[in-house]
Amino acid sequence: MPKVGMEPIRRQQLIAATMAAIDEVGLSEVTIVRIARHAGVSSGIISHYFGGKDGLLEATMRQILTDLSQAVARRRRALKEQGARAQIGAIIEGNFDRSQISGPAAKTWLAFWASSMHRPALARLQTINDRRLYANLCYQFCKKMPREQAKNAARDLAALIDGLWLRGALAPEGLDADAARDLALAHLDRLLTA
Amino acid sequence: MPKVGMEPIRRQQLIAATMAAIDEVGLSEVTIVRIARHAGVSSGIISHYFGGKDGLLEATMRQILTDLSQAVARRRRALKEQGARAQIGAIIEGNFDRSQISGPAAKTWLAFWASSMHRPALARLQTINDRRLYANLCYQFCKKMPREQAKNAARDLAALIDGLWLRGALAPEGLDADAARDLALAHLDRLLTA
DNA sequence: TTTTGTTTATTGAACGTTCAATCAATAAAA
DNA sequence: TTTTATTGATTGAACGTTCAATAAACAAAA
Repeated sequence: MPKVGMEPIRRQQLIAATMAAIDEVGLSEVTIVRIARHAGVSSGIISHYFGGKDGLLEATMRQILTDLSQAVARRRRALKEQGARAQIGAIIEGNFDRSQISGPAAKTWLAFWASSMHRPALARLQTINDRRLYANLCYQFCKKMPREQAKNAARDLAALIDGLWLRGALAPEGLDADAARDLALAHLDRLLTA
Repeated sequence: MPKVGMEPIRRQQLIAATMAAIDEVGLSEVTIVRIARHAGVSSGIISHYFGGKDGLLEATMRQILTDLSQAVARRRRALKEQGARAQIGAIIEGNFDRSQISGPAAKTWLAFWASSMHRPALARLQTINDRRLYANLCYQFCKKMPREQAKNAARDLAALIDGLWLRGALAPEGLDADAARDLALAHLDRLLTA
C-alpha cells in the first residue's frame, strides 16, 4: 500500500471522512476510530498527518470556511455588472452554494459554530470569516445609503443568511437552498428600496 | 444537612449550575463533577434527581424553552391592542427578553441547538418550540396578506430572529438585545408595508 | 419526654467503559 | 539500505454510574 506523495490525498480523505462522521453521529460522538474507519485507514494515521484529533477538526473547519469563501469569490468574479445589487446578490448565492448545503457540510458547520464558543482556535477562524462577510456587505450597501443605515442593512442580511442556514441544518428535511436564496434576495430588494 | 422538600430546590440549583458550566467550558466539556461542584453538592445527587447526566441536560433544555414561551406569553397577555402588528411585535420582544439573553442561557441554547441534530429527545423539544413560533407568526401575518406570502414572511422573520440570536451568542461582546430587537421590528414593518 | 424506627438527603470511593495518543512492527518504494 | 507509509495492540487518563455508608428530620411508641 505505501506509495510516496500520499499526504495530500490522505488529508483530503480524512477531512471528508470527518464531515461524514459528524453528519452521522454529531461532533460530540465522533471518535478517531470512527473517522479512520470512514476513510478506510487506521486510526494511527490521524496523529501522523494532523498531530491529533484537534488538528484534524481544525483542518476540517478551515476547509469548510475556505470552500465558502471560494464559492462567493467565484460568483463575484463571474459577474458582468459591478453594481451593489449584483454584488450582494452574488454573496447571497455563494452562501447557498451547493458545496455549502450538502448534509455533511451543513451539520459540520453548525457543530463547529457551537463548538467555537469555547475553542479559541476555532473561534479565530469563525471571527475572520464573519468579519469578511460583514465588511463586504457593508461596503456594498454604503454605495446605496448612508453609513449607519448601511451598517444596519449589513447586520440584517448577515443575520438572515445565518438564520436561514441554521434552520435548514436543523430541519429534518434539510435546507431548501432555492427557497432560502429567494427569501434572502427578496429581503435584499426590500432593504435597497427602503 | 438533610431537610425535607429539597427536591425542587436541588433541581433548580442543578439546572442553573448546568447552564453556568456550559457557559464556562461548553457542552462537550461538561462533566457531572463540574456541574456538581458549581452547585456545591456531590456528583451522586445528579443521578438521584435526574436519573443521570442525560436527564439533567434534557431538563435544562426544557427549562430554557419554557422560559422563552413564558416570556412571549407574558408580553402578549400584557397587550391592549390585538392587531397583527402588535402581536408580532410582542413575539419579537419576548424572543429578546432578558431571561433569554443572559450569557449562560444564550450559550446553553446554541449548544443544545447543535446537539439536537443527533439527540432525538432534544430534537423533539426543539421542533415543538420551532413549530409554535412559526405557527404563531403565520397566523398573524395571514391577517395582513395572502396565505403564501404570509408563510414566506413567517419564515423570513423566524430566520432573522434565530440569526440575530446566533450571531449574538457567538460574538465576543455578546448580544446587544436592544439593537437586535430594533432590527427585527424594522424588518417587520418592511414586511407589512410591502 | 425520651426512645426507637423509618424516611429522605447526601456523600464519595470503586467499577467498568471509552477514548486519544503512542509506538514497535511491517512493508512497499526509492 | 534507507525512507515513507501504515497498522493495531497497548496504555493511561477521564468519565458516568452505582452503591454502601452516613446523618439529619420526622413519626410513632414507650
